[in-house]
Amino acid sequence: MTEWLDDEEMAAWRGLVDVSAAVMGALEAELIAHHGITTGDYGVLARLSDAQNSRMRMCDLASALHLSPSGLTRRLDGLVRRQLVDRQPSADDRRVMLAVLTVEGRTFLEQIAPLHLDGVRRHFISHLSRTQLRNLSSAFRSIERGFVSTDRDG
Amino acid sequence: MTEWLDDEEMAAWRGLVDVSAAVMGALEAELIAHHGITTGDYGVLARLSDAQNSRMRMCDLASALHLSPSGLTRRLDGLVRRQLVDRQPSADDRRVMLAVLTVEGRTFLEQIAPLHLDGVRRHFISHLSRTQLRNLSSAFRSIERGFVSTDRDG
DNA sequence: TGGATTTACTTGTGACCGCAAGTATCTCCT
DNA sequence: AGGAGATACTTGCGGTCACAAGTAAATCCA
Repeated sequence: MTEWLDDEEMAAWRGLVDVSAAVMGALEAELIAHHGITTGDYGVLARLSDAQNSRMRMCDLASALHLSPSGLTRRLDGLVRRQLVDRQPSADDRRVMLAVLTVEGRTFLEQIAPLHLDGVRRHFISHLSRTQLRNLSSAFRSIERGFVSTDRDG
Repeated sequence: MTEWLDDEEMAAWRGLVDVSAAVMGALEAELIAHHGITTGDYGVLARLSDAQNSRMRMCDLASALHLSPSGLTRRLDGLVRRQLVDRQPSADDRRVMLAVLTVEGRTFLEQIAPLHLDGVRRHFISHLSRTQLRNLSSAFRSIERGFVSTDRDG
């Protein structure tokens, strides 16, 4: 059916797997150690802070974070308990719950975001030249573009 | 402390996160749908088949797979129950358990490996030119090299 | 030699996540 | 209008994982 992967292909594939695991793992560990928050929770806060009015529909937030609906519900439970996020029913659509960043949530995020970004730099960006950075983005864009069209079958 | 990420940096970073999630997710889904096996289990079988005598010490296998010792113990439980892997105490060091690929395990792996590789091609490699592939590998190598030296502190 | 330390693995426990099912609401179609 | 189906969220449940503690064995060292 298919031939094996050659050296360059295998290096790229293993690189993706190992690098993403290593970088994400390091960021997760730092975030927990320094601020007692997981990257999952951080991701919620960061997304909400980028959103219009610091609020998003649960379903949009879930898909933005690669999370299942139930996963997001429970993740939000923790953030709500810590008063970093608020739940608000939507006026437009009463099925919808909005996740809203609280003032405390925004303050907290603003405190930790610089350290997180610093981690992204230290573990990822700082090891790449400008050219490598551009090449990487372009390669990722190619893959993402290919992904939507190859979603079912290829 | 740190300035924000510029567009190229952000594109590379989000690309890594999104592409690895999307590709791994697609491979996981295909492997489960077509062969009823998770990528975690597949990874164990694949590693063992590459190893000398189709066997590895638990601790080496765990670190190769980015898995904690307890995680590997339980993952192996399932594979042993399905007769794909065997546990053997090491003669050299009686603390050590060896995970050994069984004949059934090898047969099974040989059946599914082509499909898995096909998935890697379809979702990842096929979207990249040779040049992009080389650039990607080189970028990943840079990051991995930087990682060992920046392991603690930077 | 023999006790202290390190290493390898397993088990107890708790966190997280996805799927499936349940409820509420909206939308579409006749 | 109103019923069928789609959509949004939550809850029950099972699977997976990591951390901590426990056990066994090897290594170090005085």
